Amino acid sequence: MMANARKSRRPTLADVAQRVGVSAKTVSRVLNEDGPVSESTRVKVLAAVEELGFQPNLMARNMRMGTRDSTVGLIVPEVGNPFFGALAGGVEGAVRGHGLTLLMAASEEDEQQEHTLVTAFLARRISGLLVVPAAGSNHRYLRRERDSGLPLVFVDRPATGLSADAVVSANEEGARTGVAHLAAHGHRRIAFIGDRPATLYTRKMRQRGYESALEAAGIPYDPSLVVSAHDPYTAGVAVRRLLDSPTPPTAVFTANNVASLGVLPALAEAGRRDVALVGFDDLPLAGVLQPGLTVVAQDPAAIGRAAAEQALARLRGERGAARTVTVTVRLVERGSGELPPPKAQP
Amino acid sequence: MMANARKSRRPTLADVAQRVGVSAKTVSRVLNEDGPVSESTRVKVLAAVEELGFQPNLMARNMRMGTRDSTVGLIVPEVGNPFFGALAGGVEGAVRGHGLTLLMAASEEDEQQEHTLVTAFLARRISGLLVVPAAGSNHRYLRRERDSGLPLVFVDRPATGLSADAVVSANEEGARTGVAHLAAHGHRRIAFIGDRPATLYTRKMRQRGYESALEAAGIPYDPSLVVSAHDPYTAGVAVRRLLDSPTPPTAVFTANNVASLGVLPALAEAGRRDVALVGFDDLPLAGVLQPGLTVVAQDPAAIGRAAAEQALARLRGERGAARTVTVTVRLVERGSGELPPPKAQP
DNA sequence: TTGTAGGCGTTATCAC
DNA sequence: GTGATAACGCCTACAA
Repeated sequence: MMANARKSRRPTLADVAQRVGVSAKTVSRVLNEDGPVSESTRVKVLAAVEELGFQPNLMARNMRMGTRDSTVGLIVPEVGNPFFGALAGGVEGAVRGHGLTLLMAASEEDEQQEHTLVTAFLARRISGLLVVPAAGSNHRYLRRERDSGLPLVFVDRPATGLSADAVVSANEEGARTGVAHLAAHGHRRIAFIGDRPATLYTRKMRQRGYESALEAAGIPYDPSLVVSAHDPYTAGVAVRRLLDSPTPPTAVFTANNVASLGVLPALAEAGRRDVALVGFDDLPLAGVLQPGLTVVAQDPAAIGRAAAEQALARLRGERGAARTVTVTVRLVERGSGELPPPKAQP
Repeated sequence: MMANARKSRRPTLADVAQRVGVSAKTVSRVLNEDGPVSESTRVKVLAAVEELGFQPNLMARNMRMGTRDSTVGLIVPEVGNPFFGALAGGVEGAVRGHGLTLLMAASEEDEQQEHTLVTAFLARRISGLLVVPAAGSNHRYLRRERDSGLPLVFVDRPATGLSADAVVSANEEGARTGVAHLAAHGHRRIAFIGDRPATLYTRKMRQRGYESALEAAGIPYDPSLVVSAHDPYTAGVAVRRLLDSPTPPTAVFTANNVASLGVLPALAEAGRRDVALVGFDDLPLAGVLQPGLTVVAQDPAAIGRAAAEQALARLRGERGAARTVTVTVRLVERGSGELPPPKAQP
């Protein structure tokens, strides 16, 4: 009744060969269109391959040929996060045309887990490794890999303890632009709602941009206007507290989309249509809001693409010092960032 | 100057063994905590491993042990799409704890490419295969794989030409609920904006739900209210045309998030706050809109998780007939779906 | 045009 | 405790 396929192991080159009455090498030749093969055996071999459902074993092939596995590893903090998902899409698209496949895993922002994943990836002899470093992780241990020529690119955040290729957004410049935009519209009390932990690379860079925009506008830095949040809820709570303070901000700069997703509902519920807002990172319905959400838009797919291309370049044999590519961001004015402060000067 | 690491191939078990003055098998024993090893050699071996930067070659190991590659392949139409990204996140999370890694590629909704990717995945001897079928693809050719025990799960859309495990959303029921919701609020002209091609599984199921809700409400089916769109722009155009018609709808049901993303701006630009709207698929800022967007929310991460778990169960040896898991959806009322028709009956 | 020997890096087996 | 040998499935090198 039941097919006896269960027990039987998969057919190998030898099985096909035996079935046809030729040597394994001949089958190999047919399949790889290698040396010359008579048309008659070619046909018979292909028939047997079809009949037995033979599929070449890539692991054996790679091993024999000494080639690396045709995958590119990508480690991100969170696979489900839309930002990293779009980034992964950029990597996959860039890599697929080169016969490479994306191998992806989540570090959950845990340096230990990141290390474990990296090790597992190296064990499978991947062709390239892209890492969005977990907060606090150190990459000294990858020195040997980098030196041995493994394409190694850090994405969104640079490596720590190791000089290596990296692709990042124009974080500081973008934040500076966004905050300067608010200042240009007359705001002098501008809150900054950033990532937690505050030591996170992107958080630091964006805060630096915030501070430099304030300075350029001649606005004194007020630490009470700078808060941290790691999820929408705490961001919402934080912004309410700020608005309820004796000296509230008239504008808010959210340093990432998580913060924006918390601040927007908080403002809506509080009925505060008067507070100006610029967010780092674009969001799907940003243009449909009333007013539209002004953002400093990153291009996660472009970041992924750039990282993949850097890895491919190294794979091609390009040598030279570690290179950091900065992907531009752009200010998208939609209304929320152009609101004037309540008591505009006459 | 330059390290001579470039040329030297990676150290193997034999290299480590030679360095210590033991056999390869002993090193293997130490690393796998296999047979008994004296403490002194254990220490020496580990030191050599460290020093040489030895990393076991998984390909060789798998080959020798006859085990499959510790990866689970996932093929989606588009990696960058937030829906599939979240789905992939569910898969990755479910699979990671089992020592499996996610291998992901995009079919770009092309059956040919899907086939190519499947073949490539099978060649690397993956432990399980999850596929979101491209529109129009046929899966008869996977019959042998399924029979040989490879965990094979179709996700979001069922297989064609093959009876196999599948995980899908409650598409028909969800659409029926959403449309019934509009009908319950007094609407009798309800437009349906669905996927293109109209033969797509999810599109068909959702339209079926739409039609059955109409029937239950005693509303005649009007084909002029049913349109297709594959991107936000065409969806926006379609809805405008509908609203400008002599007998316009008073409510719209968007059968996927792409349609919602096109219809929402179109309504906003037209200043049509009176048109009721229910969308299939949730969106990040849906609750911040004025009015909030009422949706039939899918749970893509849960779909991915369920698919991965089904594959893991098969991997554990669970036999039995193909099984289809339906993941529930839920209606989230936020305002847009509760708007009454303009001329409400007294 | 086709076949044989050997080895890629690892582990199972069985001996010492 | 430890080691020699063979084998996993494939391809390179060389021979026939």
